[in-house]
Amino acid sequence: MSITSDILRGHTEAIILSHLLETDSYGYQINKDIMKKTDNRCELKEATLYSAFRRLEQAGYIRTYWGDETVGARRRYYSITEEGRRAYQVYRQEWEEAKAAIDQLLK
Amino acid sequence: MSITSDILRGHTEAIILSHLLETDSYGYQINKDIMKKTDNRCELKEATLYSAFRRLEQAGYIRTYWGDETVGARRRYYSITEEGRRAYQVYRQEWEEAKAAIDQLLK
DNA sequence: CAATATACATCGCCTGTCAAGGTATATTTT
DNA sequence: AAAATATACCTTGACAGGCGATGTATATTG
Repeated sequence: MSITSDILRGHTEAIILSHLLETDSYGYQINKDIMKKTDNRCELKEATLYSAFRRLEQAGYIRTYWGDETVGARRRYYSITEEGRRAYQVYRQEWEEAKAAIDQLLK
Repeated sequence: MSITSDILRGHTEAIILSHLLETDSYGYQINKDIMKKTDNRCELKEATLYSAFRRLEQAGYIRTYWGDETVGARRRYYSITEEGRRAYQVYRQEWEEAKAAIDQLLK
């Protein structure tokens, strides 16, 4: 069973930031990695992913640059900023609290 | 810090069903109880709550009846159905899976 | 007697998701 | 060589859930 978008909603940005904490990456790859990490249970649809990138960039949480691929399709890489790292910590904290609260409510 | 509605989204119906598993209740009370259970960290706004009630009723997960208050404002009570109990179990299962997946992604 | 609490309900906006569509390059299959 | 698939990017418009604002009515409290 895969996780509904309504449940994932609100975590999209944190998920992306978390991934960029490890290494710079690009859309297609991030998408694949997220699916792999969760045995295909989580999938961020492309449109969702790209609109999240826009928001994150607008917020100053990520920066973007074009890769220097000589073969294959061009890649737009994303890298997390200092502000992004701080924002991630807040997301993490929020997740811990939300988890506890929902656990409490669904007991 | 209170939990954002985007994180709560997708759990609203499960939270309500969970509450009705304990006892029949009415909107205002359910709202208060949810806040109390989570030290005011989760609040379902009235409009959110009532629209969730509509969906749950439509889905056949809850039934509704008017209380027989002789004093005070009238109360519309909600009670969970057998189908609702089954739906709740599915929500619970989904929550466990989502929790694991998000934990994995935010590691 | 004004304010606050209890209790229900609706309207319309906002925001994140995503189906559908598009572009371009490289590889694999038929 | 042509078709199919995979890699990689992006946009548009519709949809659904949350919720601010607003309205109704009754009871209590200062």
